[in-house]
Amino acid sequence: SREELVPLLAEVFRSHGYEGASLSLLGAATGLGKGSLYHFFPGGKEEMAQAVLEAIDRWFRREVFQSLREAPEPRAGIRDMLAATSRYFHSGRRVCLVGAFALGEARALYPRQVEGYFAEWVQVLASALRRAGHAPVQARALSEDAVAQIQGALVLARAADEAAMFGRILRRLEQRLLAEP
Amino acid sequence: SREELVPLLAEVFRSHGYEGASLSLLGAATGLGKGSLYHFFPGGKEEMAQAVLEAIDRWFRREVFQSLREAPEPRAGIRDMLAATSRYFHSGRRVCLVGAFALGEARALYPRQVEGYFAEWVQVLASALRRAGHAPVQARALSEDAVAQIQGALVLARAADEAAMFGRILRRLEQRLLAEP
DNA sequence: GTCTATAGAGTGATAGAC
DNA sequence: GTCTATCACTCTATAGAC
Repeated sequence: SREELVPLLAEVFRSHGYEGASLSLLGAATGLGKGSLYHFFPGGKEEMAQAVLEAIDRWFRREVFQSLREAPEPRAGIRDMLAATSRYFHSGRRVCLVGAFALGEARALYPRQVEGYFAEWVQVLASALRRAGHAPVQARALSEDAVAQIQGALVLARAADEAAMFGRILRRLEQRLLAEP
Repeated sequence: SREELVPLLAEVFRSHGYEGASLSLLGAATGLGKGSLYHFFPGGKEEMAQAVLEAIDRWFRREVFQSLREAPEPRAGIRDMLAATSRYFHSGRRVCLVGAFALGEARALYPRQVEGYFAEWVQVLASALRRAGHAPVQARALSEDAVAQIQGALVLARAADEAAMFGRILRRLEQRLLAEP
C-alpha cells in the first residue's frame, strides 16, 4: 500500500514544497491519520519525500531515459523523451519536484538524488546526441543547455501561470535538438 | 534603516525559501529582536518578503534592464545584461528568489511581482533583439528561451553544486544571442 | 513629554515525532 | 491522540534623543 500512497504524497510535495507539505496535508491527501502514515513511513516526512524521489527516479528511468538509450534512431528517442517530459509535467502545469528541491532547503536532505537526477538526464541525452552525429563536446554542451531549458521553462510557465509557454519553449527546443549537427 | 535590513533579509529568504525563513532566522541575520523587526515591518514576514521583492525589482531595473534598453548598440547591451546577471547570481552560487517563489507556495502571495519580473525581462530582451535585427516573432521566441535558459542554469548549477555549470551555460547563451539574425 | 528603536515574555496555533 | 518545540505574531516595558 506504500506504492499506492506515494503518488498522493508526491502531489502534496510538488504543490507545497518540502517544508510546506505538513503532516496534516499529507494525511488529508491520503486519507490517513498520522499514526498510519508513521506505520508506512517510520522515518516520517523525510522518508515520505525519499520514497517520492525514488518513484520519480524510477519513472524517469522507465519513461524518459529508456527511449533515449534504446531507440534505434536517436532522433526518434529525443522526440519521445520530449513527449514524455511534456506528459510528465502536464504540459507545464506541474512543477518539477527535484528542481524545486534543488532551489530550496530540501536539497541538503537529498543531495545524491537531486544531483543524480539531472546528471543522468544530461548524460543520457548527450549520449543520444553523439549517436545523432554531434561531436562529444558539442553533444554534452547541447544536452546541458536542453535540460536547463526544460527546467527554466517550468519556472517561467509557473511564474506566468501560462502553461502554453512551456509548450512553446519545448517545441523550439525540439527543433534545436533535431537540427543537423 | 529599513534599507540596510533588506539585503540581510533577502539572503535569508534566498537560502531558506519563504516558509523556511523563520522570524528567529530573520532576527539572527539582522541582529534584531522581534520588536524591532515588527517596528520596521508592521506587516510581519509578508511585508519583509514584499520589501525584498521590491529591492530585487529595483536592482534588476537599474543594473540589468537599463543597459538592455539604453545601450546605443543592442549587442553591447545584451553582453552587459549577461554580465550583470552573472554578477547578481554570484556566478551561479546564488539562487533566484523570484524563481524559487514561482515554484513554491509563495507564488500565491506575490503573483504580480513573480509574473512581472520575468515578463519584463523577456520583453526588454526581445526589444533589444529586435533592434539587433531579429524579426519580432523570432526576437520574442529567442528572448523567452534565453530567460528560461538562465533560470534553468541556476537550477542545474545548484542541483549539481557546481557553480561553473552556470558560467558554461551563460557563455553559450551569449553566443546564441549575439549570433547574426 | 514625545518619538523612534529596542528587547523579550507570552499568545494560541500548529508543526513533526512518536 | 499526545507530546514538545517552534511557528508568526502581540504586547508591554524601556532606552536615549530632542
